[in-house]
Amino acid sequence: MEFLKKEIASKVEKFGIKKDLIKFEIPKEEFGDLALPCFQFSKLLKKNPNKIAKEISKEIEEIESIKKTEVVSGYLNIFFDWIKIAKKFLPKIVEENFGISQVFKNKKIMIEHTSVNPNKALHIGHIRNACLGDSLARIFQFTNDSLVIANYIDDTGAQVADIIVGFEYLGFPLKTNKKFDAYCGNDVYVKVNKLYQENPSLLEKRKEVLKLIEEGNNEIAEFAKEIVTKILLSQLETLWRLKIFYDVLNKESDIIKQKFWQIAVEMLKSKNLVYYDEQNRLKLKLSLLEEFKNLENPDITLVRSDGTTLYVAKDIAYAMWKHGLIEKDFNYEIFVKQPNGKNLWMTSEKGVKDHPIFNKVDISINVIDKRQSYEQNSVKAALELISGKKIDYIHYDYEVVALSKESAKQFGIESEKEIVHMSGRKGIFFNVDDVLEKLKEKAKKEIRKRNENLEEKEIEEIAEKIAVSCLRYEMVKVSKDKMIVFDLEKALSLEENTAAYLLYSYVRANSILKKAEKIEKEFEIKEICDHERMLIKKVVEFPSVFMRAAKELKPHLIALYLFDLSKIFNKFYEFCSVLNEKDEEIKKFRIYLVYSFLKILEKGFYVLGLEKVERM
RNA sequence: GGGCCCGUAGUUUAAUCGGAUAGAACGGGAGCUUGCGGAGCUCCUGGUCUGGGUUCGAAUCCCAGCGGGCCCA
Repeated sequence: MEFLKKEIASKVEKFGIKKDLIKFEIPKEEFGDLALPCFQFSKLLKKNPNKIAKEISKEIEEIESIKKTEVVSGYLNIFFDWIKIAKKFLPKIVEENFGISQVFKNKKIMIEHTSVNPNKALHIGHIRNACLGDSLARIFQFTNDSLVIANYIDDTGAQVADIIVGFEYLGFPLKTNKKFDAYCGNDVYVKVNKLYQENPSLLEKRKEVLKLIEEGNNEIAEFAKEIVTKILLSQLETLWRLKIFYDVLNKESDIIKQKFWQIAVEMLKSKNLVYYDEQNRLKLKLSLLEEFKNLENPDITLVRSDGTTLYVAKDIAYAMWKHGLIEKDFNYEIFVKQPNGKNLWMTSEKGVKDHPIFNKVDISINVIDKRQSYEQNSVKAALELISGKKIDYIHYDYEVVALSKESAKQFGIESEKEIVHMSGRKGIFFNVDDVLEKLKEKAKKEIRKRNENLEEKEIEEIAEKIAVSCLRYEMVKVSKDKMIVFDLEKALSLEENTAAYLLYSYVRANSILKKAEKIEKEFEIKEICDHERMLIKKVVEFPSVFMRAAKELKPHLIALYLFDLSKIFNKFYEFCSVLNEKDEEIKKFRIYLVYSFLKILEKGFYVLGLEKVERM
């Protein structure tokens, strides 16, 4: 109800109160629809808050959509006229972009997420990253901001080398019945790591392979490229299943080939921002910055004494590319066409002439888990040192997903602690595909119970949608700063505060609308009940919740909103009959209310990547 | 040794960046169907880690401690 807030605020300003002092709250039901605490004003105007509230209330009551006001212990409580609001705003709220505007005006954003090593299948930890990143991406698609969605592929790392060692030297067959990423990650990678422990001399092999991959132009490098591509496609299959898509895949091998790091280090040297310490390590002078000054070891190592560069060094060079701080660009080619119809580009050695400009962004949102805060802070600081200005390099840090100790038992881990961290190397993780399949089986059972004459194919489709929606919802419904302790048993629940609950209310609403002869936006009603009022109130709240989620990068606010909204709808459904209502005007109104609920739910579903179903 | 994050019912969590009686879900207990789909609805149960400070007012901000997680050296 932003427009109403603005109107009220302008009336309050007449009293000589500055805009930023006027902060509204949404109070509890019985206190009204909007509240204005007047304590702050009392200092300014040297009057008691109640008196001020009284004076303001007289002004405000003249506004059309306001029914009445009350002054209670320093608060001005405002009650809206919900019938007027419903008539006026329900038809607007269903429009595509009502109340939605760009968040970063005239700025280009890059969101980078997922970034899983291409040597294994995605597990539930990776998917938190992808779901958060994709929800953010969808939010900015919805606001029509200028957006590039990237996924970073570390195709030259030790984890890839491990797989190659397995295939080349340890006799693992290339052929498998399993999904290729799962085969490589669950079988080859885990076993190779076990063999390293039994026979440490194998680590020499890995070193060799790693070197060959970095150098390129040899058989091993070519073979690695092939395997990486195969795994990548296999991973993308899972991501696409979850309706997660990208614009461009940036490969580490191309960062190396384009010599981004060499360019970056020259810049750093010329600006006198690096030095060699007594152990001959190249260090970045973060101590020049206020926020690093007082740390124990503020300067961060970029190159070890043996000449190998650290990850953070590559990250800095890569981030410089993102923000257009180095001139050079990658070459690109189209990797594959995605199921959403959009091309997925990929950095490459040669590339094609015509490609979109992916970099030179004003804001980069880098979805990377919290453990990397130190490096990410250093990257941001480095960018600011080099450019001499503030850079909107955002480390979108989120807490990891761990396993409950019960779930960890499946992997033979007996822990005294409540949580067990996942480990790709040790094989302690749940693959996303496996979890989805389990969810799907559960959903299928439930669907069969309720729909006797539904064809198996249809059941399959619906169950897939439920599984995908449930997983995505689980990953974004809690604040990113809280660790998710994953428990397989609990995750398979399909009851309240899961996506199934949201889908169910969608089905109910949809079913009403299918049976209604027509949906009209004109209606004449004299009164509404509490359930109707609460539903109107929640429905029209969508734009402000959405915009807040967008500005604060908090997709979980949308998840919570959708849950609340559905809950209110289910209550309305319980107490207010729509199709059986005798009064024609009330019936028309209720049908339209259900319709606007459905439209808002659809918007929310889109933004969180949840799939709607007609039956379940 | 230095730094970061988290701490809210038995469990998982919310709280519009300092506001009114801390809101949900799960679990536990009791109910609701001649009704648009019961994956639903109603009622009951129970909570801000501890101790100080800041102020009209603190889960929220500051200080100290405790517990959990992580990172750097």
